[in-house]
Amino acid sequence: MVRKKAGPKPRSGCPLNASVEMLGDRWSLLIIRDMMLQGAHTYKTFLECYERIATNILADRLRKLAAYGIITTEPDPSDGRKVIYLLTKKGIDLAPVLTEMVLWAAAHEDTGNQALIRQMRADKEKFLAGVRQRWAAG
Amino acid sequence: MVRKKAGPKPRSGCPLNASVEMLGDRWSLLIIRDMMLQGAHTYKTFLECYERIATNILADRLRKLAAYGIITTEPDPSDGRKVIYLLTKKGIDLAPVLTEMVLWAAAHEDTGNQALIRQMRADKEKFLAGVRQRWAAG
DNA sequence: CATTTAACTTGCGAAGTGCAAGTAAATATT
DNA sequence: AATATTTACTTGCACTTCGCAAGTTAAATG
Repeated sequence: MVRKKAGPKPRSGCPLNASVEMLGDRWSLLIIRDMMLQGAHTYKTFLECYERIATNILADRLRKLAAYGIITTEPDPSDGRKVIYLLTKKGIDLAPVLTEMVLWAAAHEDTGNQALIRQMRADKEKFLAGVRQRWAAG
Repeated sequence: MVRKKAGPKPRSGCPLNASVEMLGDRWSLLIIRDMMLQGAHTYKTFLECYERIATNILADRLRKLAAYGIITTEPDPSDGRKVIYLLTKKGIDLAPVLTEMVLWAAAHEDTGNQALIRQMRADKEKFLAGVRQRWAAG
């Protein structure tokens, strides 16, 4: 007896729907955060930064983020084993989203890195400019 | 043969980690969006608004959002069958996060409701004030 | 009193997640 | 040159969560 195949149906056009489709999971935003705040560029550094993401999940999320145009990959010219992951413009543009989420959590939960929080809160625009500049350089 | 129980480990203290724990799934932010933008208050309206969320998932997410203090529930005084769901202060404070996510998607994807997007972009603060005021009223 | 409505729960197959182990290719070491 | 190590993955499997259809319960409505 054949059952109808399960899976989410497209509901595009609704605001926020696209964002949640791309980022609405446990890891995607954390990977982007690592790139923005820790400057993580390689598979290995992603694994070390959170030390909890499973290798298969990380590979899957990196693939999906690349497919969505949020990151790109290129081979490391100085080490043929390495792949370098970079934020695209679309990825860099997530900085305000990240910032608001971090500030929201900081206001309502116990979070670490109070120095960063203070900096973000004190001058949101300056913080965003820093991220953009750091990534414009490559 | 007993295997160690699977499941995510706590990694608190990392910025964004708490946010992703509470909101990093397919539905939580959409439910909050419905409350903010459509003024959804009841189980039934949530089901109608997206018409795709499964009833068990909706019940689960509403429970979790309440546990996180993002929403509260109260019985409808005029109809004993109904439960009214309301945003708490913590929930209302998610408005800037929602706004940035919506604007990000609008800038990089095809999304509907361009009127809303324009309003959000033109005067972010005014839009946020509107949400806050609408919910302050109850 | 029977029906409808609202807010769920239950059951089950399918999809996703986490962990441990393995693999292939490039680099480093001896 | 042979061996070991590093990097970026893949594979297999148990367990969990998800999506859908079909109940269930309590309150309102006719």
